[in-house]
Amino acid sequence: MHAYRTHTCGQLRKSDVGATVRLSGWVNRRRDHGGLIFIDLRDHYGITQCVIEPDAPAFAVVDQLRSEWVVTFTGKVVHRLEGTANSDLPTGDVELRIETVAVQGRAQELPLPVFGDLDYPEETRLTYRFLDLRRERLHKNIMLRANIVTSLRRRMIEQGFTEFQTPILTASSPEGARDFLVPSRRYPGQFYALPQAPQQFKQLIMVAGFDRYFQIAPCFRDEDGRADRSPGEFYQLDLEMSFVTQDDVFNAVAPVLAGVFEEFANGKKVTPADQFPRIPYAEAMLKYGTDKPDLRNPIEIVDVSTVFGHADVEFKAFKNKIVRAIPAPGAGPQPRSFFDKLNEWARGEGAAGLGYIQFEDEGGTLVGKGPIAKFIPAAALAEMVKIAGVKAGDALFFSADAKADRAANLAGMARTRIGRELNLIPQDEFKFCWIVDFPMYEWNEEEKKIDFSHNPFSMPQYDREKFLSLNNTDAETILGLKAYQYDIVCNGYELSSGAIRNHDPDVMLKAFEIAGYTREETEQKFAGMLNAFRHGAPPHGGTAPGIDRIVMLLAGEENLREVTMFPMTQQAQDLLMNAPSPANQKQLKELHLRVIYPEK
RNA sequence: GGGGGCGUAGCUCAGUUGGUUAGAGUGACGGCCUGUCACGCCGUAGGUCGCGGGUUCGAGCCCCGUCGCUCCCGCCA
Repeated sequence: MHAYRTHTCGQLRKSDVGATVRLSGWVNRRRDHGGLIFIDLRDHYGITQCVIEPDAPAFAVVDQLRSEWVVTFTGKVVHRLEGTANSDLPTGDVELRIETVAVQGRAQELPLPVFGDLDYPEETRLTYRFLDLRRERLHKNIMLRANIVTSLRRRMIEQGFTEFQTPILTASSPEGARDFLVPSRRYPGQFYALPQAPQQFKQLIMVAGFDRYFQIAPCFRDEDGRADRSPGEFYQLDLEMSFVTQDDVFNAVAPVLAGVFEEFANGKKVTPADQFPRIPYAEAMLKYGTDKPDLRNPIEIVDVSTVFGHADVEFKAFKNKIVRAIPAPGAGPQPRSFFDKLNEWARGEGAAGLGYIQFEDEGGTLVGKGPIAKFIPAAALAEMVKIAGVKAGDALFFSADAKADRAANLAGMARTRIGRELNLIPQDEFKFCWIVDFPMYEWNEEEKKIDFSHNPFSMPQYDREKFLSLNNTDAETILGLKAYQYDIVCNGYELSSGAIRNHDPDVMLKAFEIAGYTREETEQKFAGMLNAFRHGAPPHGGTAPGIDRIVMLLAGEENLREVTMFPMTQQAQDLLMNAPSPANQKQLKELHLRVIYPEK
């Protein structure tokens, strides 16, 4: 007989009755009846009830077992007594009658109970992650993650992609997030950088002629955490394809994502792969006030600036402003506090407030109510009703600002909030869309210069010769340029970002020049890539869905830590392994480093 | 870097207007119990109320500072 087990704890059935078996696992729970002890033994596969009576030789040892001790039981599988079967357990028809016991590992009193599904403080959960991972919720999530990754790999390989590894120690690249640096021992004062993404490598793989690449790629960015953004590191399904148009990338990626969602969504509705709406960036900003709209929310924002511009509309606060209206279907009868709360929230966000009109039916005509309704004559009101598509019983909120992006932004946040408050967001759906036609550049107000608004490696949607002859006095043209740059969004989360790449060295130099990099700087920073592009580069493009967020959505979690095996805190510390930690003098010396602590 | 929330027994929490010895459940320990599966019953131990300072006759509670976790803003090509 095997030293530890003949079966797992999820395996025994009626058909095993009579067999002598051996099980190993953790003591999930013990029920001591004095004359009779039940032990629920748990392993990765399940739970089996084990039982012992006082006259058994092993009784004295079993009597001492406590929660989370690791033990091996040997004994006979028996039917449970009439009426004592447990239909909640797959093994619930039988139990193991303990004949011998071996203690493999004792456990101290637990800082975090494994049994039960209460919530515990993050600090405890992270410090004792190995205990938390034993618990059902996390154990299940991590297995889900593994299965999703396996499915993604299979789907990619079936589509003719090949998985390649790329370096972890590489060079820092300009733009983007703060890098993690690794000091070089052999080259004093020089540093490797951990890749923010294998962006340049995957493009080089295309130049090298491998045609279709993918990788479950670790990415490192020294940025602060959020619920949907781990500090430090995360994983992407990184992919790149040669000789493709934007449509080819869409047709390759959508089935993988829709497929994996259908496979793991547990019956929730998923947008079919060939039906992801394509929403231009500008339209998304107008209708949803964000470039990552939650399409489950039926509310669509409209622009009503012109209505408030009419001479007979005397609401001064909205004059000469961009005014966006957010319809709130059915919100009309809500109590005053509903509107006050939203207004308060908007002020908290730095806005002047969130004006509103409630619509009521008065003898067959639609009339506006509320603090600002009296400033709007009937004709203007009717115009607004038509634009916004509201009816009696609805309300309309207003977000106004001199700057369009700020008005859009607040409207977007209000849309989300109103949708939630009014319960307009169905919970049993995954709604995908493509956001396309991102601007190539944006104006950096702080530094008064033109910046890349997204990935600097994207191909501009513009005639090559005209692009090369642009100069910085054409600011308006430049800021109006779109790129072959696209995102995949699902339920309000940005799942993926990608582009058709710029594989033309002259266009690339020009693109960086517009963003303020001299040709020399670009030549130096991207020597490898530019050099490669000068030796026969295929047109190529790709994208990189975030694995962590995909798993989070499919697990129904709202925090990445729930789907990450060993996460860091929001302050980027690993409480289990104690990272980061100081380097010793010898290490520092080898690396030619001296630490200068910040002044307090 | 900034703003909000939280911090009381191993764990989850309660704790009134500032008022005597800070409570409950659970876990731990001991006793009883032969069919439980959140077993039950009895008992015992367990507290730097995150930490430091202040106000007060008196602080878990009020004030100031600080630390930790978290959510958000900044940041995230």
